[in-house]
Amino acid sequence: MKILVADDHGLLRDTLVAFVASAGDAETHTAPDLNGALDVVVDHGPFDLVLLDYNMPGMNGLDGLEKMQALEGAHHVALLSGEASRSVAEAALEAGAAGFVPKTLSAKSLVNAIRFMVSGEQYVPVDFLASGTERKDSHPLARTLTMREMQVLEGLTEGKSNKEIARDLNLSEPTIKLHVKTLYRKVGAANRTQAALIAREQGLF
Amino acid sequence: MKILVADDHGLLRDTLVAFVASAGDAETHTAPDLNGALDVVVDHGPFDLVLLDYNMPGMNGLDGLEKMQALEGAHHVALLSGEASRSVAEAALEAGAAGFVPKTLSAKSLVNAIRFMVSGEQYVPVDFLASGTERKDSHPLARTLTMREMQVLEGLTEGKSNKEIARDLNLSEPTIKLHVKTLYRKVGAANRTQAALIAREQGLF
DNA sequence: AGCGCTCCTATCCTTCTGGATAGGTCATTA
DNA sequence: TAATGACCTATCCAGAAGGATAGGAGCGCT
Repeated sequence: MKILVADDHGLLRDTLVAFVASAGDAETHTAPDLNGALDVVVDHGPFDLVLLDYNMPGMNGLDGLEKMQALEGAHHVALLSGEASRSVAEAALEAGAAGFVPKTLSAKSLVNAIRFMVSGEQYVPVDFLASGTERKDSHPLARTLTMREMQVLEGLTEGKSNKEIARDLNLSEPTIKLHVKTLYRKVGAANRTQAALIAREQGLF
Repeated sequence: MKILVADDHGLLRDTLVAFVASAGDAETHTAPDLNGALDVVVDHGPFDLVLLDYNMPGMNGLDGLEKMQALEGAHHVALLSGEASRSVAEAALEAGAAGFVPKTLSAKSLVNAIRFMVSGEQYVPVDFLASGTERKDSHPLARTLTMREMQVLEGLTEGKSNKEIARDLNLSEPTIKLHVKTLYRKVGAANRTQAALIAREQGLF
């Protein structure tokens, strides 16, 4: 079994490799970014499984996934991600990814997932599908916000004015201002710029 | 040597513990969030070193660091972070953190850093301090901005008002407004929120 | 029915933003 | 010396943002 772990966090890379190695008969390679990963596959391939960090230099969303899949030496390609975004996971699986692995997973479960994916199955953690209706439930910040407030916050993270957000959501401007205000209290922001930055830092949108 | 690793990414937690355990004589505990970490320290303390993930539920910026430092059982508290933000690192160290550990660090370096911090030193990766002054010269966006505009832009990325920025830089508010306006033209922003988001996306500050 | 919650709308008012314009210093350079 | 460019200050003004407050519709729960 030959797998490649590509992640810009050396800490995760090194420890993960050590763990996988101690857990079974795997030959493991690593890379710190997408280009490095592509090179490794070309030079040392083929690999049974390639794990790509979603937030790694060069990835550019799902572009990186597709580039890797285009190579001969990558039999199965899965995504690894820090924040559990349901929409990204769905898009990845639809694009033919072997799986979507949130970093909140335990190391033991990951080893099982790796075996699963190497044998050709598609892996998604169960509590991911179960949350079906609300993809953002998993997020600490998102839990305290109502649906409308989330929609307004999304507008803020795009640098829109209250008027623009009102138009987008088919609401009146005063309504948006209300949501904006209550939303500030909940996330601890003093103005719209801080709210947008906080949302981005938390990995929302 | 007794250390606590608090991170919401089970994957990192598990593998890191396994690695540290295999590398030396450390007793390691873990927690998935800040409250869990506080409980562990109270119940199983004291710890020689506590590693807190900056983007973990309950952290709320540096509040979590201070809460942990307030406990008797946490001798040294360090921050662990995925994105290497210089300003956060500085603020953390100023608040008395034992260190700032980016996840891009290698596992081997981390083990060394842990020993270093346990013996009472403050740890920061070297390429972190060096990058401060020069990093911004090389940046595409930064080249077109004057020094003042950069300082003002930095204020924007912290969600400050013009008045606050003026106070920080010992300038008058109208002057800030001028820089803000010209800065919008240069980076292609329609308002301060967009300017802040663009700067962050470009990796500035 | 009554209660509590979320959501939508509205008005009043103060402060902040953003744009336009104008005039000043200072250092560098032709 | 004159010109240029970066930087600081200022005033005017329209519009946006933000806070306070209040009322009403819809929904689930007791």
